[in-house]
Amino acid sequence: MERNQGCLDCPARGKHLFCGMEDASLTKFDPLGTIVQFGGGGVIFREGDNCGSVHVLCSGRVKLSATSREGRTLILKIARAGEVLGLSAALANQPYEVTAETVEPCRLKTIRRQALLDFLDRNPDASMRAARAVAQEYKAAFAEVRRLALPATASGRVAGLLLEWSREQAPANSQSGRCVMTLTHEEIASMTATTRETVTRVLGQLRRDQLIQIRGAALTVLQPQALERLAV
Amino acid sequence: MERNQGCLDCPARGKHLFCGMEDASLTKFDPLGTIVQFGGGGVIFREGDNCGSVHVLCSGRVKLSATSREGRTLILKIARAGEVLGLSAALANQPYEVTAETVEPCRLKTIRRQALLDFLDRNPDASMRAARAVAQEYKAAFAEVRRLALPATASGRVAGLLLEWSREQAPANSQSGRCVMTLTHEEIASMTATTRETVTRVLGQLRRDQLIQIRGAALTVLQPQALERLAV
DNA sequence: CAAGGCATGTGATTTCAATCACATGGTGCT
DNA sequence: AGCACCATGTGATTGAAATCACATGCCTTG
Repeated sequence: MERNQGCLDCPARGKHLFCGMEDASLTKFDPLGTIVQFGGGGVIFREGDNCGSVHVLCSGRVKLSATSREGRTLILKIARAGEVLGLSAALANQPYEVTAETVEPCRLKTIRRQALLDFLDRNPDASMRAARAVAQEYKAAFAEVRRLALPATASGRVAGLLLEWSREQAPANSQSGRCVMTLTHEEIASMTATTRETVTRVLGQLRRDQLIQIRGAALTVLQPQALERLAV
Repeated sequence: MERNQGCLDCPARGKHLFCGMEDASLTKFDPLGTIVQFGGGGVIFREGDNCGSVHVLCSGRVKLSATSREGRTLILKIARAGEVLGLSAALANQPYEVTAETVEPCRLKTIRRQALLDFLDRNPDASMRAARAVAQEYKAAFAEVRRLALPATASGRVAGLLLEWSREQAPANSQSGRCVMTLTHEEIASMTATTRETVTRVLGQLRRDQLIQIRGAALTVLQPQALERLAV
């Protein structure tokens, strides 16, 4: 069991927008809330729940999804360390918009909504960071709308998703379009508003056309331009 | 030509999130930027443009849209007075995500990005309001994703849009599902990821099935529950 | 190793909506 | 009034992808 380190000496501190606030603010932030550990597959909160708390994701990945009554599921994104889950719901004073579910063991700092709002009120640089963090979320949500609504075909939506992955996982060498597919075809379908079978077929086709290469979970985008043409 | 009134005595001041800041902050906010008048059909900024300024919409309506290279257009929403256009792009320090185009004569207060950021840094209550405003935008963008991606059919997406209109235009008496359709079928198609013809057919079908009533631009939702079943 | 469960691959069929093509209807202009 | 222009309505055809159905392959676990 690791030591319950504080925010000030968090190794990821500088890497994340909200967590990177000034020492003075972070010192006041640190004692707020409680650290919670989750295993894989745990539900942090559900869509429609009253937003009682926000959750700073310290480590691990979390799946954000929404479900229709008919059982269709839309996966919005996989959140990573440094994201503040439920922040926008807390600020807008609305129920959670999505369901948050851990996909692997995670560490979270959970803070009561009102405690966070009070903290933000008193710490201007933190509230600016909160605003910036929500703006980032907005940008991502908007990119999602675009990816879903603009391409005319299912292949286009899948291609767009693959491009996004290869871009966000691209290290310094922006050439190699290598990335890791951690999701099943079923889950990819939920991110592209299509079905599992169609994802299988589209990936197969892209592979046959030499636009991508798949070896196990390793995916390499061979021809980004061609994918972009598909994704429009 | 109307008097160039300030923010402090703006009649809409209390009605909008960002504009409703404290007197002290608003007094400092007022002299920033310049008031600009637009006719209908003017372009305030374009998708991909560098975000040099943000624009507070004082009056009028503005269409926010994104276009693919192929020419497909997605209308995200019609912004109303009180919204701050480009705020999230300014905070995230990114190019504008959308194109903003007036649909009727509009009055805007245009402020240089850096001037706004400086102002927010110095006025905590304003930055909290900015954060809340972006959170609202986020919520709307998310609802958009949901409306576009969850319904399995085009009818579902259109039904979802009609429901949203009837809800947001509903006055105190939440019963009457009356609202005004200011958009053409073409534009509705751009908001629901479908085509003009399909919108015409879907609206016709809904009317024949007595789920809605259309008289000119006046639309009445007769059976909200039935629409929700469609929209899922 | 056997066996069950889950992920993936693939064919056949059906359904939905895009597309193309044209008719109708209203509005504004001159 | 007459014409042009745009929005709307509607049929016919086509194409893409959902759906259904089943085979294969892989990993876990008793």
